[in-house]
Amino acid sequence: MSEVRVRFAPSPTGGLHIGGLRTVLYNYLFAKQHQGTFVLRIEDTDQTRYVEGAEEYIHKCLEWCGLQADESALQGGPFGPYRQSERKEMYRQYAEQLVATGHAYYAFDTPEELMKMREDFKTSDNPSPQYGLATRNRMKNSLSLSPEETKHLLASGVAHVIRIKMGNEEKISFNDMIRGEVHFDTRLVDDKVLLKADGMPTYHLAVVVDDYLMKITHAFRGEEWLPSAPVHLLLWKYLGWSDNMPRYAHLPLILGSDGSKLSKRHGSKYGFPIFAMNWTNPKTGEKEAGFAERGFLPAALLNVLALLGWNDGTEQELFSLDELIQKFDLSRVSHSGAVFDFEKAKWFNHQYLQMGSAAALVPQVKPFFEANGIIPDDAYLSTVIGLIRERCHLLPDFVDQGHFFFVAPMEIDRESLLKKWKPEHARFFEQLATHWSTAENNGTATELEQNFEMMATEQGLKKGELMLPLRIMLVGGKFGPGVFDIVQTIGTVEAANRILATLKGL
RNA sequence: GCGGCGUUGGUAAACCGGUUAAUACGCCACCCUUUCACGGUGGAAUAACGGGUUCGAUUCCCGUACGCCGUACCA
Repeated sequence: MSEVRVRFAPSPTGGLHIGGLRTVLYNYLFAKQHQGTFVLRIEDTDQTRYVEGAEEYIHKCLEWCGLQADESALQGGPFGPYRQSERKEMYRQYAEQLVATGHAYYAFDTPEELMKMREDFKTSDNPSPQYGLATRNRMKNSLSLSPEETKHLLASGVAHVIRIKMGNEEKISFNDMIRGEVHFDTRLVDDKVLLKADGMPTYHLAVVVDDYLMKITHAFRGEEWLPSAPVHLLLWKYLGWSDNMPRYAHLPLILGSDGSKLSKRHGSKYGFPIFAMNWTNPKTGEKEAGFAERGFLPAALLNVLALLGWNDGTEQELFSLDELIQKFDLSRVSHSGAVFDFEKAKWFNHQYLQMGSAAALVPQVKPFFEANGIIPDDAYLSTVIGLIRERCHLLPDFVDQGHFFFVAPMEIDRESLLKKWKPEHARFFEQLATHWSTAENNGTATELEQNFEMMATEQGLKKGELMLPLRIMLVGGKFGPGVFDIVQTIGTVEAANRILATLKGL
């Protein structure tokens, strides 16, 4: 029995979206469940698409949500390097080996010639002709050229690629861990480029070689890879590594509200973030919003993602990471794509905001106050959090719901106040303010409330008709926790000041 | 076009041949609360279509339709 080894293999071309994050999660859960190893491999074989900072960004995201890799370019490991660009020299020999065994060939076609071929062979019946069984003999490659010509071209250093020669085995199949048996007709698959003219491997070669060299036992990837699975299957076979081939699991896609695959580009079109963390494209300067900055707790986001495509068959919806590790089961992963529901995600975050102590939330909440120019005291913030957490869904909600605990409201809802206002209220509130302006009169919420009610009765007023005006004077509007909890928290002196200030402006 | 994969309320989904087809989010109403929330109760809302197989299909099989993904010297 061999050790379980899985890998997440992103290309550093942009932000990490929630589809990728979920792939990370499933990898992680599976690895931990089997006491295995989670490898992070950077697939940066396309030098033209390299984006500055993207790799660091990916690490930052994994760190934020606590899904650290066991082996990666950052921390190293026994199977490094973990960046494909640094493994460049390893790939050529395998490509050459495939040529030598007749499973691949050199192709000298220029990009222009390829374009011309696609143009020439294009028909309404076949809008995208392939470089493959039907066309390879009419192209410029070591199959159509004489050995001498090929040798000559190679010797003269003409740019060339190596392509896989798809076989005639017709049917090929494999057992996907999620979908079961999947069949392909190899004659319908094109001769994919394995080694590019710049000497870099394409994804197809690199993924197979590296999965082999890194002893990957289970390969999880998005469903968009299913159509190229036959190429990979054949590569494993042609390279003579069939016995070591990992088990594949093609994950269902996460869809946008329009039902199509989440695009790295149009993040903003959904009206909610699709990236784990804020991402700015260094080339274009375009900014994309992230879940972290939007105010999600990592545990909540992970929970959402875990359930998008998987459930344990019970009605349980809230799972800790440890529980997920224990209960995650690939055979219960659904086969169809799932639309991401931001409202439901907010609900999950709300649930997580209610868990644990208020004090534990302080480090999460504090930065959002600071961003609004409020530097809160930890202990005070903690009691505020306890008072308002149940009406918060996202972290910034704490500022909306709690700013008045720190600063007097800039504006008050006069309309609502006046609606409940009677001339005799003024005298009452003046008296109340005088009473409260002494710190000694502070007390618990219940004490304050009893006292308040007494004063009201003395003046022939009902407590009820005074509550809303008082609230509005203290917080500025019709929202917030119990009025006397607020008074107790901000103190009677501050409350008195706010009453007086409002009275003055009435 | 071809290939692959899908199709249970608006969304996520349970059920793996026999159910009044769960549940959660969202939505609506009511209760609680002289605020806003939380909570509680109730409600509207679903098996794409057509054939089989079967005593019996949402469940199994085959078509059709629709959707998505792929069809690059991108991953």
